Amino acid sequence: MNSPPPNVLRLYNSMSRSVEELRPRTPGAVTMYHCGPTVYSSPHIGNFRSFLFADVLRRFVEDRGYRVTQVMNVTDVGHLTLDDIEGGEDKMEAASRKTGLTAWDIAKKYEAEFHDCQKTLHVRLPHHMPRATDFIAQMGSIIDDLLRKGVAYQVNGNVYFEVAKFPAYGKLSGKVLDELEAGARVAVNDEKKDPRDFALWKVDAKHQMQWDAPFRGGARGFPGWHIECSAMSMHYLGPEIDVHTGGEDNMFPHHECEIAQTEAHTGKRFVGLWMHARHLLVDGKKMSKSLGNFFTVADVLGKGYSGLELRYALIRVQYRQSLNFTLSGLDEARSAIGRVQQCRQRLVRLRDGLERAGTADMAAAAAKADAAFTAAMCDDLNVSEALAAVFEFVGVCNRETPSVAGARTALATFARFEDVLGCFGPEPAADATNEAPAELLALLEQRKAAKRAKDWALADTLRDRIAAAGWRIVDAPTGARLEKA
RNA sequence: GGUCCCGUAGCCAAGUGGUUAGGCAACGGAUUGCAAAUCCGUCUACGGCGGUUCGAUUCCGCCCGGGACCUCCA
Repeated sequence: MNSPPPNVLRLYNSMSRSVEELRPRTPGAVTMYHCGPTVYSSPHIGNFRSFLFADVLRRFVEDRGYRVTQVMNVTDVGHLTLDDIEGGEDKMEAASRKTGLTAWDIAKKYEAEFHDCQKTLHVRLPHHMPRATDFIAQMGSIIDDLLRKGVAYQVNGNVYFEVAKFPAYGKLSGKVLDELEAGARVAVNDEKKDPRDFALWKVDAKHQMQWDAPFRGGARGFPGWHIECSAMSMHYLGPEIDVHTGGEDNMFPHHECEIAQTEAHTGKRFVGLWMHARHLLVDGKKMSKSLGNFFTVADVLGKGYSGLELRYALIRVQYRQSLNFTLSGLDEARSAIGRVQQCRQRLVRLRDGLERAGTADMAAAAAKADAAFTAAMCDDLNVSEALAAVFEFVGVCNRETPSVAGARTALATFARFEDVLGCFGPEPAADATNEAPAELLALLEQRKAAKRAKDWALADTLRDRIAAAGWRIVDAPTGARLEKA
């Protein structure tokens, strides 16, 4: 058995069910579309497992030298709930009813919250983040075309895609039409020719969000769930894109429907590589409000953890493995990040002449760490193994006394790891002492005096007071300095 | 019922037909006035039962346990 080359990016394609080399349609450039948030509630950590996976993918593809164009939609039209089929309301409408805000206000509010979370979690923003409601016209022209081609039909103003006209339906998810339990979880809809036909356009007078039909011969209503992604993807990236990602639950029916309507419309292969993130578990169970293990991003921040720590905890396991999220996992993340940053800070001190440099040029160790990191990430984004390479390098750096140039080399290596994973933070300052509040600096001086006088009790008291303020004293051979704890 | 994934040391989590992750925690030592940080060392595992093999945690079968999807869901 020959192993694949270590520096070729290989990703798991849900469509072929195998790991494939990334081969963009245009050499040197990669187009990516990500199914984004539905903005009717606060984003939770499960959502961000998926979005952070997309972010790490984008960062590593860029690291490999590709020019990436990334699109992530914002679904601000409500999705139908189960009982919607029988005349209930969708999620956006339900949120509206509960809060007294309009559906539009709800969407705006949670979209803003989503963007805040992206920032907090150090996400490199996608190039385009279009809203579904801004693409009604584009959805309309696709619906128009599908009606004209006879693969969609209209009943009482509702437009359905006729799945039977698209034989490849089910290929992505592996669902064989006959095996699907018709009506198992959805009330049978007599309008549909086939239970699996899905809505492209819906008519419901009770719905707050309404548009005049953007296609010929239609009635006032709102778009179905799937059509927005086809419209926005096509608008920004063309009829054929390289990579499309989403959570595992999107595979069926959402992506299956996207493929059907898009390919029926364009006659071309929609997506080269389908990628799906596994859902995370919380304390070993599926996250759900009824189990009390449901965390929004804000919940985690409210417990005193940083966005960086949450990011680390959410990306440290490869996207295709189920990740078990726990609060102690966040503590581990904090310690692990600290270990890396501590190491980087010493390197900065060596580089900047604040500590006596040694002779190690670090070149071989850095090259080895770089190669191991690259190989791990190329292997379908094996972040766990990539992190192992990072920490192995930390150990080497701590053991050696690098030269000034060696420190520079090592820092460049860490900068690259940070560029790809984004979970360690920026390069630390050599000495944060001067950034500390004046009163802490005064305490530090007092402690120095106490130590000179060998008044250990006073010295320890002062150290405790500084610690209580969130800083810690580092007694280095060159003198004491302050660091943020 | 159908389709699929997983079970690795105290915890999290890679990986492999025979040498060997990594992180966190714990313990011992070096260092330190005492700490913190750092270094050295200790703890060395692959759910169970069979099979294939010179050799299996790694391949095959069965069983047990956990989880996911089957039109709300990242």
